[in-house]
Amino acid sequence: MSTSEKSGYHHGDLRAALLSAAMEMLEAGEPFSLRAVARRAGVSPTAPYRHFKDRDALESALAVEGFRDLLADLGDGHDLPTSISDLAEFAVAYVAFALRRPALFRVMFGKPCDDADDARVKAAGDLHELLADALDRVTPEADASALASAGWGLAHGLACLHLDGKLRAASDEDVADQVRSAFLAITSISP
Amino acid sequence: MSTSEKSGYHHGDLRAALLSAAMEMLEAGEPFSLRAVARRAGVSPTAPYRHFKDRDALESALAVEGFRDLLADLGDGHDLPTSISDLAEFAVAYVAFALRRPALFRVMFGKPCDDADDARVKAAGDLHELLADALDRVTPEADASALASAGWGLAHGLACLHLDGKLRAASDEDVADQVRSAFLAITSISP
DNA sequence: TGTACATCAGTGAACGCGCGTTCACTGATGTAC
DNA sequence: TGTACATCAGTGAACGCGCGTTCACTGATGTAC
Repeated sequence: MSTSEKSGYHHGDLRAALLSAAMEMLEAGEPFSLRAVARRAGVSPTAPYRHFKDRDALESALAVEGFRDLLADLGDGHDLPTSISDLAEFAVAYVAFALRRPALFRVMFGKPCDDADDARVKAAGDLHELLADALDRVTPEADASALASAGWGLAHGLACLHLDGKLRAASDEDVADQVRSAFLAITSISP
Repeated sequence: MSTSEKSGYHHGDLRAALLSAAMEMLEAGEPFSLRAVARRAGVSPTAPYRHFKDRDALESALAVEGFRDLLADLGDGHDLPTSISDLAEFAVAYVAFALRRPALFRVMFGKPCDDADDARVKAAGDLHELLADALDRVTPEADASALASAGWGLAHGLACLHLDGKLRAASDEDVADQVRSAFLAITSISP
């Protein structure tokens, strides 16, 4: 919607069409491959190579889009967090994102991102920064970096465990409740 | 070493041989397939079907072994946990396991375990129980279930994030330090 | 305004690949008499 | 103790599959004169 609409090529903006076809397939839980994406976009199997170096490049682009959406989700609805329970809502939103778009979440996080110059690395870094800022705002006295890692880790771990069915839950609301409880429980241990 | 040595079949205990071949391949970071495992075990591509219903069954068996090893790792070295910092060492051991055996960790957690009667489900459940017991021992007044989820989630999330290179670390010791800091930071927020 | 040309997005056939799984088999082991 | 038979672990050829990627191409678009 925001990026590259400048086109008017042979088939319009094929790059965007491929990305949204791929995203639809992920959302539909269909297996993901370059060929399948091309098929769905109504284009020959080799057409994507005009826009993506290889399969990995497409996947990377999807991941970047995923990170952008996740950031938007976290920013959405709530104002800047000012309390622990605001932070708990971050975690709730994070887990909700993972459960709502599981395949995308796996693409974003499923494999090591080795390429140092990859846009994915930057996107993931943005996320970490957002969390660090938020935590710094709430508890400025603490070690912001350690806390940001902890908060991210907690949200991410709960997301993965729920995604993989390792923690049982009856409904989405149930998941949200569990996440909230977990977050509040661990932040209120008396040392 | 402990399970089924009773054999003396045609080729000795092929089931065990296949499992250990597969485990070696995971450990070596080699791509994993039924055929490749058979190849490595020096046996025809179809021989595994005498011992595993299909590829998924092999993977399941590996995951179960992984959970057993992880539980052993957590129990090892430390006595029963009695303090927050004992619990932090649980998290450190958990993350260390994930980094030491990344491919196995991904097999254990990478995909939903839908089969309700699967041995994997039981194995994962054992892990949750262990954590719940430990936390109950340390902070008996709190909501043990929520706390166990939180502790597991935190350890698991940090493991995944480190595994995927989303959190930078210079060395294994550095990772351990980060995990400890994160754990202690989040458990000592003043509400 | 009209023609000649370069560009480059998309085509379609073809490649080699390893995979999971089936099938009818063979041959060693263990059992019954 | 020796023979006849059933069992079943492991074989080897074959299946159909979809994949990622290459290649030489074609044909519409945009540009120069």
